[in-house]
Amino acid sequence: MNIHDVAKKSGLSVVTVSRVINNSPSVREANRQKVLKAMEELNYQPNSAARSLVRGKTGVIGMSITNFNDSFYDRVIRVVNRKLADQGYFLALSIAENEVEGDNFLFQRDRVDGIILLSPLKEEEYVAELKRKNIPFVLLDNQFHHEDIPSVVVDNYQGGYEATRHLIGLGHSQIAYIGGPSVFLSVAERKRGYVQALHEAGLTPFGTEYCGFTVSSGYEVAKKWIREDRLPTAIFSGDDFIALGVVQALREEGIMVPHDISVVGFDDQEFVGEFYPRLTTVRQPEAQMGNIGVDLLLKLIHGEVMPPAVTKLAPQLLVRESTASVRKT
Amino acid sequence: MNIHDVAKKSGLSVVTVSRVINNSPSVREANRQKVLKAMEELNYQPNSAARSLVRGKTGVIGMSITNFNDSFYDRVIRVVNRKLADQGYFLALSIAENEVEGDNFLFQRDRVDGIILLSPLKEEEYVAELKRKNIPFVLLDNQFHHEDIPSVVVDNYQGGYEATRHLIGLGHSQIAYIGGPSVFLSVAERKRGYVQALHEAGLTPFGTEYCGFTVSSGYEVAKKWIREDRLPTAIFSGDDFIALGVVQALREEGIMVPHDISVVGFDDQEFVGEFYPRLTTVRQPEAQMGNIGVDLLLKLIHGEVMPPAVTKLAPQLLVRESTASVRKT
DNA sequence: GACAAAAGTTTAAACGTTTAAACTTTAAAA
DNA sequence: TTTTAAAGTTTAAACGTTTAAACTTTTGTC
Repeated sequence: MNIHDVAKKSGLSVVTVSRVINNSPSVREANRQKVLKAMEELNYQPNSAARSLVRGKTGVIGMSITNFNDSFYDRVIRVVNRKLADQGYFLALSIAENEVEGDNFLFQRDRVDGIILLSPLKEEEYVAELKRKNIPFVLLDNQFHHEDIPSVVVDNYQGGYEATRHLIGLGHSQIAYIGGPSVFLSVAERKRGYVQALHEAGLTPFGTEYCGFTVSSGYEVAKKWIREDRLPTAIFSGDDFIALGVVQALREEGIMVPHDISVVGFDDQEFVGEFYPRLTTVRQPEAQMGNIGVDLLLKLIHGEVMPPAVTKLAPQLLVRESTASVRKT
Repeated sequence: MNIHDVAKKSGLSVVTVSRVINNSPSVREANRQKVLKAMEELNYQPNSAARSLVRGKTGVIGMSITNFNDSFYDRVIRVVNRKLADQGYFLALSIAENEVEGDNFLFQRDRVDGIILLSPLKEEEYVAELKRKNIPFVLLDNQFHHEDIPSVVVDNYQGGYEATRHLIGLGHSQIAYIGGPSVFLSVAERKRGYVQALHEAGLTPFGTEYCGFTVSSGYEVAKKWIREDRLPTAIFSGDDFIALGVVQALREEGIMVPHDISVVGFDDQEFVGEFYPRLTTVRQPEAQMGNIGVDLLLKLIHGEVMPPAVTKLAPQLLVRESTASVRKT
């Protein structure tokens, strides 16, 4: 059942039917009704492959994600989804995994009108490929420098700075930083903020450790410090999961947070704010990130030329229960 | 740049090029090489809209999800993604939200070859629509009865039964159940298992509460019980989030898990096993669920007729630290 | 070296839309 | 009324593939 059937049924030409489908104004009202009725009766829906073929547009925006069981990503994705829907686009999510070739599928000029890369796995590779294929795309929360591509990130420097200032304000002077993998720009930026805050206060960094963004690696780092009998009085974790692991390791040794040691996380994972000890953390502005990202992408798609730029958004420190004034010894 | 350009460049016809693209055997090896070379040089990729149009197949499987920041869903989705990729299909995820019409987009016969519904939001509505549109689909973790549609669920009855047996085995006799929203089949089934286990042991249910699948609602229920001074010695929560809320509420009142009260969860959320107290929980066989679901869907797509049936999978009890022998009073 | 069969290639039509250009009807103006 | 402009409709071509059927070349047999 196709547009010709509708034309036949309504006694008009396919072009008129097409006009009705596309809300063209140049259709006599009486005829519009006839067509609408015929479409209704036949339960007709235009074939999207045919449409895409002739128009060269799909109405689909692809988004490649690696991780979604994570509140930060969850929030960004939902905002993007909603905003795109408002603009008449459909968001097709693709899960990027090392072995799975899903993105090869998505990264085709004729399948999507544009692509959003959220913390992509093989960032450099993807960026090169999309450029080569001439597919409009934006980067969200990218981990490497791409000055020539519209990208939106949180100001990680500021996040690290504020988290550390908060600890200093509580009287801490022995503050350690545990970051994620050191290759990431975000990890380095958070550290830069941490160092700067300490510097301004005339303090020296207690030390930095790099590990994975997981509970278990935070756990390991804290255990190591305990073994070495070398503990700070406050820890800035570049990630909530790491922070949770740290808290767990300390607890197992009878070291209580925040009584003995203060801990700050990053990202405001869903229930770190609900579960003991409620974690002080740095929240990223996911809504802004998603909205700005979509705006940029749509502009790109509509051919607007923009000065390529990195948009940096301000993070927000959420003070909860895992940080307290330094204990007098 | 299209197939005609490749044909011209390689000195052969478009049909031959098409044959090469589709790995048809009836192409002389020398010509195949010519075509391959031309494709390579032109950086050619076949237009998928045109392909879909003529073949009536897209190679896309849609999956409607509501919630993904959840380990259970995460695991199922990843398995499905991998398995579909292995079979040459692309998984397009669509986030179903009340206001967002994404699924209307996905639910079109010419956009996808099939659909997987994972715990759909408006289950009845979706099922009716997909049936009407004659789109092959399967249900995963569905919450209502649909005997005539291929669906895969965990045996929730058994999950409730085993969790409760475990608590009984630890000497508990005052065991409460906190389920999710009572409309859900899964919630009722878990309760049925809970009641049956108690019954077999000659015990009477301590009581049942229904609430949302969230930390805060678990918290509320526990607080209410505390206010009423009416606490069981063990609690079976139909969800890990609820369990976490319960633990938190109890802790705030100085009631320790598992010392004073034992708690069992459901779903094995990512870090309930890493964070204190490591939660005893019921794990669903996500891998099986995803694999079987994909198998069923592909059979449906290939026109195989199957006796429509609900596949019930066995859950697995993971005993950790949140359950202990009942305290002698 | 002629002939048949097999292998490989091409022509032509189809998939279901949209769009520019041509045509026809209707409404307004003279 | 006729003329003209505006409004509405249709014809024809295009989008980039695949596929059946027709055709041509190659290979093998006698």
